[in-house]
Amino acid sequence: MATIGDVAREAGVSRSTVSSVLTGRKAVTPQTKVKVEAAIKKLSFSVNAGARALATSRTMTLGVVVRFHEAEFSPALAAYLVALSDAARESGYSVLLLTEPDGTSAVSRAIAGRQVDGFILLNVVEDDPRLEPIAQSGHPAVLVGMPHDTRGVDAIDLDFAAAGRILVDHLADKGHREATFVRWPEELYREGATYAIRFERAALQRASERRLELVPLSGSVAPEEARASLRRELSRPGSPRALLVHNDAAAAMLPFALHDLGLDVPERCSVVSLHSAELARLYALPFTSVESEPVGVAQAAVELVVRRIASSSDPARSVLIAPHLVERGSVSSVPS
Amino acid sequence: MATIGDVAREAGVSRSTVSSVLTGRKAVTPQTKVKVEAAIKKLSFSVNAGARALATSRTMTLGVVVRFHEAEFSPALAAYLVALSDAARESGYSVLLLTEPDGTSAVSRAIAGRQVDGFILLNVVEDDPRLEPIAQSGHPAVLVGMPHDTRGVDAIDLDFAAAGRILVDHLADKGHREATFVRWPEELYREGATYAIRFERAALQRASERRLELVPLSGSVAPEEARASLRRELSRPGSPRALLVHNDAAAAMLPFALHDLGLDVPERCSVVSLHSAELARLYALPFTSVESEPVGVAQAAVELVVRRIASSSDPARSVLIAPHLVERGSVSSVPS
DNA sequence: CTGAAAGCGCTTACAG
DNA sequence: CTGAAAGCGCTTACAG
Repeated sequence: MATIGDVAREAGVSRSTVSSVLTGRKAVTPQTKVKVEAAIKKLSFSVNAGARALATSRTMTLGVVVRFHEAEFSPALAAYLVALSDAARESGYSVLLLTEPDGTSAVSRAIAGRQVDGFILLNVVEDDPRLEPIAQSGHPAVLVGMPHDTRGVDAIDLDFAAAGRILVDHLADKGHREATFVRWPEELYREGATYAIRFERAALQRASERRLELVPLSGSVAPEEARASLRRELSRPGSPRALLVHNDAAAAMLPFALHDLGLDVPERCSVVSLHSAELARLYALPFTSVESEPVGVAQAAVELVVRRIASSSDPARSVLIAPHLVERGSVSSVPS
Repeated sequence: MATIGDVAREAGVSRSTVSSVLTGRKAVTPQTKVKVEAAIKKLSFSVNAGARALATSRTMTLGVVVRFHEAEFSPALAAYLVALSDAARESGYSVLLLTEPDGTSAVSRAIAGRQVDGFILLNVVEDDPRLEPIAQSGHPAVLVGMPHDTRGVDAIDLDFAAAGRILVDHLADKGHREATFVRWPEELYREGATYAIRFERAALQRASERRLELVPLSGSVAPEEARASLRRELSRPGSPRALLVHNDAAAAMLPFALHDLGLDVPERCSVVSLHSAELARLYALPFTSVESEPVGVAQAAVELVVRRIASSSDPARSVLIAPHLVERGSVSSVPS
């Protein structure tokens, strides 16, 4: 493989001059620029990313820190990873995948080895331990997820609170007065899954404002259990004729449960749901819903961390992506 | 951050000596080794991966080339990515995610920038264009997928042919004489999806040997369509009472379709299926099946490419992972 | 505008 | 066993 020296020789200039046209940071005469570019093409030269990184202290690589959680590991992850990598590339960055079960040590090692310029932390929870090495080293990073205390780190997420309000409003607007709130498993809230907590709080508050009674049902993330539990609830005498679902497993199994009981949507049962876009696609979920926005979130996340790398002194930002309702006619109008 | 020079000064030795204890490639007196290690710990020194890469021409990074295909993009991808990254780390490698839609240029750019020591090509098809820059540059690589012509590159995959035979045998052993073969969409075979082709060929051949008549049904990958098409087929008068499924969308929707028609499994309809492990988990698929082996495949893939990096002259290997049947009682015995 | 020199943080022959 | 020197392939002040 050709080096910058080969190009310099071929073009009859110095290595610094070649470097100048490469980086574009220094003025170069049009003539010499042409010569250099010809040499580059002739030798099909390409700059050695590692060498450049050593010289500039910039790896042009982002570390994406995956937090694997059995209860959440969903089809959504791949969509985020691909979207992040695509967005990073657009900005000239590569993506290093960090999947170590101990996310803290994954971050620490990447910092120690100076492998990345910044981090994208996926699936951030309250008091996420991965924040520790980040906050300590002051390394550029962005959280995907919105904990109460971001510790001065940029953060981004879908606006789950707004999503909760939108879905509650939709039920209330159609005249519903009560609904079963199908939640994630209790442990997920305890573990601080920020999206679950934010959604729940906003939904409950808005529901009380709109006089919609929400009956909580803690769901499972095991498909079979989710299905059984939905079936139990739906066949319970006096159970609400509407469902507000925030639980991917339940959303996926709900069509089965409804089927089991012969409940037509929306005639006999109304449904609104918040779930991952990928889930909706895979299962062809027929519910009026708010869906995750992997591409929008990924692009904004990359933007934030790239900006942070450029200027570490900017004040930290917390960005919420506005959710939007996908109307699929799964809510009936209740005559008042 | 401390450098090797800082450590050398702290320990009162030369940088070469520090390097020797770091790499372990040269003998060092126990005493000096202790001194150096103390200094390393005191300064919490860690070697700069980029600098080492420049000096050794080894990046210790693997490029994972994702081929995004609308029809196949499934929950399976994340499982492979995580498993690959985990396996790589075990071997001391990091993983760079390459998601460029044009996989060829992704590979070329990673080679040009000398960003990786080797590649793992996911979801390889017949005449995969990504093979071109690999074959040309002689870069270490492993194909996940088994094209006819691997062009001298190592390859690994689940043994889809064996899987086809296992499933056909299972039906035949239970006395079935005919079954609907739910296939992938036609285009997938045309595009050279090697797993689809290998499965089909072996299943057809074994079926003819076992006198099991297979009635092909080309499935869709759109869930709604898959469901409708299954319903049509199952309600067609005289349609077989057994299904051999190789199509993730169809496998996912099959429980719905069976439900729609009130067909109990295995009493009124027998089912065997080959699908991704992740799909089975997400949908709690209740079918006797052969499932993909993301962890096994990923580990073997990393092993192969790491071996190849170490010794480029070894003859190329094609490794098939033996599939195994997960019995879930979805096949009835037919009295002969 | 161009180039010689130094430096980024390592490793690796090569002497001693 | 240890160290001085050269080198990996770049970039970046600094002179000119």
